[in-house]
Amino acid sequence: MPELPEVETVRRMLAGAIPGRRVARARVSRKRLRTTSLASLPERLVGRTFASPRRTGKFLLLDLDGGVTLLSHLGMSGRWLYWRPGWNPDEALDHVHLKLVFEDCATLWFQDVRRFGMLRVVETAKLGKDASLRLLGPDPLAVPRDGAALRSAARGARTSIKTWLLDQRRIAGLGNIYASEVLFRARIDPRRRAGALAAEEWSRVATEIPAVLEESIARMGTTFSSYRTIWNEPGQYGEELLVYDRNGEPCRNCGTPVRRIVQNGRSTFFCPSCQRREGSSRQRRGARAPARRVQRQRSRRLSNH
DNA sequence: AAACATTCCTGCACGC
DNA sequence: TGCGTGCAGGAATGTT
Repeated sequence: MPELPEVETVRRMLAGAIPGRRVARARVSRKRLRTTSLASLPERLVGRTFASPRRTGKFLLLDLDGGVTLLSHLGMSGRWLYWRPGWNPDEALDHVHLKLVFEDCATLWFQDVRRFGMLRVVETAKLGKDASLRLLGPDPLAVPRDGAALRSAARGARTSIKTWLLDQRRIAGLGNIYASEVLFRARIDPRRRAGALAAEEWSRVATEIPAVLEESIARMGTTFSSYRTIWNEPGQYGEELLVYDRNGEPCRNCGTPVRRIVQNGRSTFFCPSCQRREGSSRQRRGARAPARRVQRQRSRRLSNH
């Protein structure tokens, strides 16, 4: 489940492994990853030396000398795995799409069972214009805690706050797990319209976003099924999840059964008791929408589930 | 065996 | 009526 904490964990580990290492040999699979063919990767990578890896949202930017960057996205099931003494995963590794052997025989594998991931070599100087990166929003670890920026970005948005948080053009890095976790901790009903949150609610969201992500990074991310670190270890944050994948289990705060709903075709988990608007008077005063529009909104929402 | 962590594309509906 | 934008839904794929 590579979301920001998992990608950041991989980035930090790669930062301790690949900088200064020069690619001696490269092999690719014949399969395509998402849309791109991998055929040209070996000739563009062999002979080059890795610098420090960077991350933008859920994308990994593996810079090499000579002005090129190996851009990668883990999709649903992508993994970067790194050789260590006494461990040679070659014999056990299916679905490897890129294998890089360095001059000192250290080895780096990109494995992706479902092939929703992405690998592409681009010129470092042109990264800013890359179609995948160009539209990405700010990094959630750097979002100001007052929530003002998020609030103005969401002005007028009619989609739900949960769906809004998943939009990588708004904030780049939250995925399905952490969107649910953030909203639980901020005590916000995931079905609320994004454009309708109050300033103080945005502030709670903006505070919880980096808090959850940092806590997860500290535990090497969440392994829901297939994510592994470069040393093939699972992440430990799954034990800390408050609502995700806990349908029917008691809320860790109040004991009410956690609910699962589907928004935009994706599961959302929340506590119906902890995550609701407190104080209906203010809410009523704020509701200015014409009756007709409210009606339409309601019927659309009902048809969703 | 229904559900799934990801992004991208299509087409609809709304509003100007 | 036409056009731009926002949003929902589906596709891609293999595993559990």
